Amino acid sequence: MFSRVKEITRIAREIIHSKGYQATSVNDIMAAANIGKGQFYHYFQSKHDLGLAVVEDLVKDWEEQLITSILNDSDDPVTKLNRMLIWVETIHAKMEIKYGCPIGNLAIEMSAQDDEFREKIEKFFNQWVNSVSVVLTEMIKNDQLDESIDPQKNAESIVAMIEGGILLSVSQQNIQILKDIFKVIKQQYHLN
Amino acid sequence: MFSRVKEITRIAREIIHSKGYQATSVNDIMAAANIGKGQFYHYFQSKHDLGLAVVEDLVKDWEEQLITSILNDSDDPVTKLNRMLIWVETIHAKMEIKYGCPIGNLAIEMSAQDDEFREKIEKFFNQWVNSVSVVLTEMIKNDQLDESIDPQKNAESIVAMIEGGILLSVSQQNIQILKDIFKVIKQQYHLN
Amino acid sequence: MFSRVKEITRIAREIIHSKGYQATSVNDIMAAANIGKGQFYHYFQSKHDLGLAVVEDLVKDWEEQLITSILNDSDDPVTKLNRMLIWVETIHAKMEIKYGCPIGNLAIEMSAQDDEFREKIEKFFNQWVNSVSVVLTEMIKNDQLDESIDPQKNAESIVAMIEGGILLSVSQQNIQILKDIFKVIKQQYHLN
Amino acid sequence: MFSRVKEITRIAREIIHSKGYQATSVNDIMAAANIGKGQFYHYFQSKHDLGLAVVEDLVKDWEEQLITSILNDSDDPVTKLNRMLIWVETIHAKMEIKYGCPIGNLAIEMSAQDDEFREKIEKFFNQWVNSVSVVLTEMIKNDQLDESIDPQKNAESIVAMIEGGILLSVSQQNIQILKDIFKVIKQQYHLN
DNA sequence: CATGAATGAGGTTTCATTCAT
DNA sequence: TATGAATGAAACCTCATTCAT
Repeated sequence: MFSRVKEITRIAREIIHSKGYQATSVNDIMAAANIGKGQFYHYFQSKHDLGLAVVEDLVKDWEEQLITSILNDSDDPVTKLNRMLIWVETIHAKMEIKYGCPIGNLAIEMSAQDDEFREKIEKFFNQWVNSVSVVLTEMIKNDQLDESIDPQKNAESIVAMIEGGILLSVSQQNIQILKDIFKVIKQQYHLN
Repeated sequence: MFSRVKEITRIAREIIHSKGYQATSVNDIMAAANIGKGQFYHYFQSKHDLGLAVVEDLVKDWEEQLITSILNDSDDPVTKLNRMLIWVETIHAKMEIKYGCPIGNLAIEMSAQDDEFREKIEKFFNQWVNSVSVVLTEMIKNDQLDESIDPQKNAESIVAMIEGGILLSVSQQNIQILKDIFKVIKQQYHLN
Repeated sequence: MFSRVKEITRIAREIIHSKGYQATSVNDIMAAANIGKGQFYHYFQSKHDLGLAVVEDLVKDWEEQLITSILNDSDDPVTKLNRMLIWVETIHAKMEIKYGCPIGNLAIEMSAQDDEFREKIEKFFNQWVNSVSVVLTEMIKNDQLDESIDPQKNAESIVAMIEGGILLSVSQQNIQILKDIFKVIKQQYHLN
Repeated sequence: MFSRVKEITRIAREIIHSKGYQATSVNDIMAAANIGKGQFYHYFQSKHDLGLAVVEDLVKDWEEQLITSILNDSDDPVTKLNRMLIWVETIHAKMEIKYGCPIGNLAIEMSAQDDEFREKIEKFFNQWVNSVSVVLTEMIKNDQLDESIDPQKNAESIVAMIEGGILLSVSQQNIQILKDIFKVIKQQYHLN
């Protein structure tokens, strides 16, 4: 089913999510994937190469799951935003918020160190913000939201609240704060 | 004058801010502080020890600058929130948003790996949230804010928006997105 | 041919014998074996790991040479004890008694510090004592030794005399004292 | 009462006994003696210097306690050898045989590495052997021992049995084996 | 495709000793 | 006498990567 490259990328994705990119060693990945040195360097040119593959894989998945399947769907905009919040909460509830947002973490760890990582991450966040912005615009058209609201800036705020909420939840190792913030989002944007 | 320990802590604070804790080597600090190996371990028991000292120093400073001097001040609540936003923006404008929030970064890098780091960081965020919560309560009392607003949850949201906004700005290496978010905060909480 | 692991173990065995375990650095072994840092840690998980491998190798060799080939042989018991003394003397004469007993040294250096070392060493000495005890029992059966002799306690004494004799010889850097003690053993147990 | 030098020497003596000379750091001693770097190097030229002081202190004590007060005493020779065995057993029973013979340990650790240590240790063992030899000669004169016994060689054997017995007891962390050996000594030399 | 031996720079830490005060 | 800052070599170990088979 999966190619070997995909398989290794997936395994690396989990480890990098839990330990960070720099703290993850090629050995960690080899051990988890049950492959030897030669194998690894056969499939990937370098650790950096693998790191980028992980980000791409992550971004591709989330584009499908979040952008395409939820935000760009033909649902009612309110439904779409609610589905987005549920999707985020489900992900983090599953792993008990312990390790935070896989992409947000890499954004912080790598943005200042490596432009290739940064650009891929930036692209994802841009898509996310833009899709939310479109949804907000729909809401305004539908009179579900006041037209004084700037869709772009408010989309940025919503994404920021989610990422910041995850950060705060991680620092408390408790998902409650993220749930609180979702309530505020729902109130502010009339999602109930 | 600074003590030598304080001096090294300050130097390490900058390096850790720009590279992260794990990617910062004791050698980096030695070189920047112009001290030898032995000297470093004369002042600090371990790199971990230094890391904690850096977090403490950071937290102490920000408690003074943000919590005590701004949020717990006797100013009008609207003024206080505005001063908070200016304070945040000034910090990040100075370093061109390149490296993100020194405490938020450590929250993400260290929370899942080390409880000692996590607790110190959690404590700071709790204070920040609580102080904002008190300010929002004042605003409600003053009829500057609708009483349907839950001060605690909205305080969490505001801090999350700031931290998330910094994250997004870092991923774009551009402070504009943080400024956009500040505009939304001002609109939502009537700070103009 | 030796495997590389075996080869390094042998080299380390000599160095550890002459300097002791703690005073032997991984660098010493690397230099003697002509390998790099990484290579050493490719073959051994840690210096401790290598130390245990050295003890095992040593014990295995001596079990074969002393326990199996000499003491558990089908010779006359007197012949076996004499062969044992010759075997011990030969080993120490070869290296001019300079460094003492490789196992006795580690017993003293490591027993109180590390249970893994201690247990392997204890097991060897137990086997040695037990084999000598069996030989003494044979002698009693053959009327070569008075039946008032307790085989176990006298076996312990004989091994103690040998190890203690090596210790005294080392402290004088002169094998004569060990030879003197062997004469006493021969007289006490009628080995002439 | 004690001079400072003596006090530090005593503290170091205990630590070196339990960890060995090489594994004992100057810091360990400073910490245990509650003194600073400067203090230490005021009283001792180097760690080596302290090590020699420890051996001297040890040897001086044991010369008094064992050689002078017991073996060179005017008691009956049988009594003197019995008192010697009791003295040895008492010392090791007190510390549950854990760390072995302070002098025997140093003999093994240092003899091949450092002639200054070696000579001091050799001198002590020589005195011990010679004193026992004199006692055995007395016994022969008193017809308490057969005149075919060579006093010098048998004295060496007795000391070897004691040191070797301690070694075996340490490797089992159990003093029983030393007690067994004492029974054999008593039987062989008619000390009951 | 695959193995794992080899490399060497660099990681954190400890050490004995010296020096300025 | 006494303090503790400073030094730098060397300790154990990990790492990403390359190479021979």
